[in-house]
Amino acid sequence: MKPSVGIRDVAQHAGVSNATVSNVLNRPDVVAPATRQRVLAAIEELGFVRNESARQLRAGRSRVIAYVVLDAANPFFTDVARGVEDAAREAGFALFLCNSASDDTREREYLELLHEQRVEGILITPVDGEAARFAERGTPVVLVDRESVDGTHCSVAVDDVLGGELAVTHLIENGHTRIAMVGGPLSIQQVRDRYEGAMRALANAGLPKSALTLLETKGLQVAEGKGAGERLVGLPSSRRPTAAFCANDLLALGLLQSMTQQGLKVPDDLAVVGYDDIDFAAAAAVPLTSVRQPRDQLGRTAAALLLSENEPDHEHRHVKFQPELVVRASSAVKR
Amino acid sequence: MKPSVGIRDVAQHAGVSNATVSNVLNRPDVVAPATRQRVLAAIEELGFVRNESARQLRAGRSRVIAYVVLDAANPFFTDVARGVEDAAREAGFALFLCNSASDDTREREYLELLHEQRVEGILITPVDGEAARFAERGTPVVLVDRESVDGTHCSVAVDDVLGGELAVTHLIENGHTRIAMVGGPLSIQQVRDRYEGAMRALANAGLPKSALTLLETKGLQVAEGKGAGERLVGLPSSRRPTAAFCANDLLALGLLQSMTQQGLKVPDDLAVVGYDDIDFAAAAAVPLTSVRQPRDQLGRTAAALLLSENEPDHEHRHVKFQPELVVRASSAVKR
DNA sequence: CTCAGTCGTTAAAACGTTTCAACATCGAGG
DNA sequence: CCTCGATGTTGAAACGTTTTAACGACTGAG
Repeated sequence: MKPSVGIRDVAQHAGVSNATVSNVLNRPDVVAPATRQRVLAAIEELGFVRNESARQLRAGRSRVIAYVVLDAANPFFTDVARGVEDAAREAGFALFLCNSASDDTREREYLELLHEQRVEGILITPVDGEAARFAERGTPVVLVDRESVDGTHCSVAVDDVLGGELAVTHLIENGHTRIAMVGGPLSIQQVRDRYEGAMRALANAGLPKSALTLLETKGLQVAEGKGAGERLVGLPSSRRPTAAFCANDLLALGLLQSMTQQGLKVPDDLAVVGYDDIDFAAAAAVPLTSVRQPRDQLGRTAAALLLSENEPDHEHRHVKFQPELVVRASSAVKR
Repeated sequence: MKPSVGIRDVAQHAGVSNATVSNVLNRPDVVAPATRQRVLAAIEELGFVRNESARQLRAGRSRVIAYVVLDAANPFFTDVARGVEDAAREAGFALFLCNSASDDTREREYLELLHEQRVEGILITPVDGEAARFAERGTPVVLVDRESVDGTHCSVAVDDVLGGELAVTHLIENGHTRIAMVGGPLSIQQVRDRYEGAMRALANAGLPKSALTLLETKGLQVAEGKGAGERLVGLPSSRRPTAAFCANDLLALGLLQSMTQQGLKVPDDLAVVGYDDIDFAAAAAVPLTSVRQPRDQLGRTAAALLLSENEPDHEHRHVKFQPELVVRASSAVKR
C-alpha cells in the first residue's frame, strides 16, 4: 500500500548521493542547477514525500505551532485563530488547532501530545491555571486572552475588568439598578475579571453590591444562556433584574432566545449586554450591545510573541488591549 | 534551554536498559511490577517526554488524524469537527484541525504538510475537486459533506439536491413565484447541488426556470450575504424576488441584516430560507427557516469511515444522509 | 539431576532524514 | 608546473525511539 519511497531511492534514481537530495530539499542554492533539476525530476517521478518525523528527529525543528482553543464553536476564538494563522503563515509556520472544549482533561491530553510532537510553540487559552504551568516544559507557551499569573509566559489579553466595567456602567447610565451577571464557571478567569469589572462599575456609581446578582452558569455556550433565561423569568417580577450582563455573546444570544420564547421583550423587559462582539451579535433577534475585543489583532500579536520566543534575548512580555463598548438595540434606553 | 532527556537517560537513572523503558511505555504488562515502578519514578523525576518524531519514525504509526475544514468560522463545520473529534478520541486518536478558509493554495499546503507528517488519515471538505485527488497519495482520505466523484475515497455527505428541493418547494407552497438563490461560487459543489435541487423544485411545481434568479456570491460568509441583500434591494420592486434561498446560514444571516438595515421586513417583503440550521439561525433577528443537516453524525461517521480505512478488506463507502427542513418565522406565509 | 518452558531483560539493528568533515575537480594566480 | 580557493558532491555519523532475537535465571515436570 505505501510505496514508502525515501530519500535514498530518489538519490539512486537521480544518480547522486542522498546528501545531495537533502541539499536540494533544504539548501537548493548550494547544488548545481543541472543536478538540482535531475533530483527534482526524480522526486516528481517517484512521488517522494519527505518524512517529517525523520527530518524533525534529526533537525530538531518542526515548522508547526499549535493553538489550543477553549471552545472551537465560539466564533470569537475562531476569529482569533484566524489572526494567529495569518501571522504564522507569514513566518512560514503552519497552525494546528486543538479544541479543549473547556475540558481540562482534554486540554491536558492535547498539551501532552503537542509536547511529544515537539511543536515549535503553543498558544493556549487555558481552561484552568494549572494547565498553563503544565505547559511550561521546554516548549514556548503564550497565553491568549488571559494574563500570565506568574511571569513565566508571554501573554496577550484584553482588559476584562475594564470590559465588565464599561458594560455595567452603560446599563447603570440607562437607569438600571437591578442587574444580573450571567456567566460561569467562576473558575474561568475571564468570567471572574468581567464580574470584578461589573462590581467596580457599581462602586463607581455608588450603588450597593446587592444591585448585581450573579447567575452562575456551568459553561459559556448558547444552551447555558437559555437556561439562565429560564431561571431569570422564574423570578417574581418585583425582584427580577431589569438588565443582564452576559460573560459572552453566546450566553447573551441564548438568553435572548429564551426571552423571546417566553414572551418577554428585549430591551423593554430586560436589557442585555453581551461580550466579544462576534459577527452574529449584530445579526441577532435584537441586535446585541456587546463589548468588542480586537480579535484579529489578539491572534496576530500572540503568534508574533510566540515566534519571538526563541530569539536569544527574549523577555516575557504581557500585551494588554483595550475593549470597546458597542451599543445596539438590546440595551436601548427605555422610553 | 531544552534539557532533552531521552529514553537512555531514564534507563540509566533507573538502572535498566532502554529497551525496558520502551516496554514500560508501550507494553507495561510485560515488565515486572517492581521494575515498572522504578522506571516510572525515573520518568517522573527526570521529566521525560517521549519524542514522538522518533517513535513515529521507528513505529510508523502516528495516533493523529486531521480534518481540513472549509471555513473554521462557520459553526456548521465546527459542529462537524466536534463529532469527528469525539469519535476520534474514543478510538484513541487526536484531531488536528486545519482551516483552508476556502483557499485552495492553503488547502494544498496543509495537505502537503499533513502528508509529510504521516498522519494516520485525513478528513477534508475540499475547496475544489483537484485537492481530493491530490490527497490520495498513501494517506487515507475521507471526503466530508461532499460526494466522491470517482470512487477513490470514502465519503460522507448529505443530499444537497434534496435539501435545495425541500427549501424551494417550501417557498413555492407559500405562494412565492419570484425566488432568488443566493450563493457561490458555483465551483463549490454544495452550492451547485443546492441550486440543482432548487431548479428541480420549480420543475415539480410546473414553474418556468425564470422563476429562479441566481444571485452568485464570491463566498459563503456573512459579508457576502449582506452584499447580496444590497443587490436585491437595488432591483425595482416589480422585478424583485419575494423570497430568497441562501446556500448557507451565514449568507442568510447577512441577508437578513442587510434587509433590516434597509428597512425591509422579513418575511413580508422577502421570505428567507437558509441552509445548515446552525445554532445561531434560531437566534437570528427573524428566526431563520433552514435546512438541517445531521452535523454531529456527519462528523462521527466520517471519522469512523476513516478509521476503518486500514482494515484489511476495506471497501470505499459512500454514506449519504437526508436533510430536513426546519420552518421558522423567516419564511412564514404572508397574511 | 536434567530438560523444557516461562519470565524478565537486554544488545543491537533498524527507521529516514540532516549535517559535517572530507573529498574530488577545475580554473586562476604565482 | 604547483598551489590555492572555490565549487559540488559524498560517506558516514548522528537523532531518539521501537523491535527482534537472544539471553540468563527460575520453575516444575519427568
